[in-house]
Amino acid sequence: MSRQKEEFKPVNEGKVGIYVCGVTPYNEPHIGNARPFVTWDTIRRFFKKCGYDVRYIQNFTDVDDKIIRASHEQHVTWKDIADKYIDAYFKGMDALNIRHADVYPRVSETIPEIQEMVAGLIDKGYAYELDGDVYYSVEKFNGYGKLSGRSLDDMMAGARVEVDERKKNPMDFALWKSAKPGEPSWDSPWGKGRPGWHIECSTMSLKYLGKTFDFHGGGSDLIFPHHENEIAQSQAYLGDAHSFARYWVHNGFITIHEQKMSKSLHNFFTVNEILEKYPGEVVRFFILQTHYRSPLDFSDERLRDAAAGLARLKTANDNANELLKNEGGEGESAAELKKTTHEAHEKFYEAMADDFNTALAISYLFEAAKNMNVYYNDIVNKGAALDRENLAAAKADFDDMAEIIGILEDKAESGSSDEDAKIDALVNERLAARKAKNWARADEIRDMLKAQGIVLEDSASGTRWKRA
RNA sequence: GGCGACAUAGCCAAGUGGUAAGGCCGGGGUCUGCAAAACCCCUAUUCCCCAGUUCGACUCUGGGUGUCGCCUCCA
Repeated sequence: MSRQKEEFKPVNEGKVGIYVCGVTPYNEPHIGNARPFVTWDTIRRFFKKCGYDVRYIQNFTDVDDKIIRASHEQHVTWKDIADKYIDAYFKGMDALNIRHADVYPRVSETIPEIQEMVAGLIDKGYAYELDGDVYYSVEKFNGYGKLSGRSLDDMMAGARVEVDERKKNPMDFALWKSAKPGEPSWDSPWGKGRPGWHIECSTMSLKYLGKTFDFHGGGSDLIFPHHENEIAQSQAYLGDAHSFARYWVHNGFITIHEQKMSKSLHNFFTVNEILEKYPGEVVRFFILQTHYRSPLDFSDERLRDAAAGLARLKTANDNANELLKNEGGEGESAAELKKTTHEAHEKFYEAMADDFNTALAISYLFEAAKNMNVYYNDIVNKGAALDRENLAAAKADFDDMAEIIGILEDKAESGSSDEDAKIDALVNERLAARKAKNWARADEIRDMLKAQGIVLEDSASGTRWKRA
């Protein structure tokens, strides 16, 4: 609220309440929409690791002009549209390894509470009715503009919106809209109608998180007017200037050629489109390599760069897992590895604690990966016995960091075991050929597998393969 | 027009009043039958420009330039 970084003090000791503005499901989510959800999923994982009891709420605005328009165009109900794109939302977000919220409230399921709040605002004199519409009177709320750093006078000076002359102030916004034919509507004290855009978040956060909660998030484009209006509604309704969200986290935009990706500019890639070309893990990693507040320019080239970096982390992960399959013994000590990895782990947590600096945090993941690789080479090349206990400790720290970033989680490998068996057979045949120094045959097999997207890696302890 | 953010190597990107993390790409090397992977070394005397504050600024202040965003639906 101060528009600066602040130290975090939870409303309730040991607990964190988070409300993030979700999507309006009227078409496919694009990668820019997904950024806040990746960010918040990571923040949420971090708080959990720090021992907080996290409650995460994310709404679906399923009653909205754009949904209604889409339903008319496609000759289906508004509910069909909402359900369809909520499914699309989950499909994309699941691929990005985003854990589900504790509750996904929908506007259509929160109508009574919304009406209660609207009525309360009228009672308190903050809102007025006009022919079945209800407007919020911004002049009545003297903190208006605090979040976005602008005053009503500034806004008046710069106003370039057509004004509904009936409103008391041009900036007044709708809490309740009277129904037009063919629109979803609910009975209310002001006649048939539906909620305005901002009221649902005020109502839902109150319903699921209480009067005051810790974090509120969303894209920067929601700061004004959406979040400004939420504050006005909630604080006026509760009669408490300290209620509602304590800390605000707003994501920078994802851009294309330095231009904001947006549905109205039609310069977007949907999440599901991108997932056809890159694994969700890569997309997630790409997003987290930049601080959440900074703009992030999207391009194939940058996604490829991210993929290359992630591949190195993956190799380190695989290397360590491979070693850990073996028995321990008297050998190359991993005490130093355990120590440096633990230090990296601590710095990782410090970085996350300082405004969720995932970009800095990831650098420590690379540091840990490098150290594990050095140890791996020592063991594999020298054939020394393994200090399993210390390696396992280092790997546990590494895994902990990777889990917060949300990458390298073991998933069932794609590809049938049948196919795997064939590959194994070829690899073994090649191994025999190499023993016999039949390099021609060995290389032939390697090339053949490469054509199938299988990459071989030889080491002193054998050959392993992976899908490129 | 009003309000605001940002400007760091070939690309991406952290960062601090005391002398520039990390990633990608590129070059050289170690290992390897050759590869691949991994590791090692090299790659910004410098952080948009100009003034100022300071023992000292990329980091603070003022001015300029540029880019982007919000003010209308938008994550």
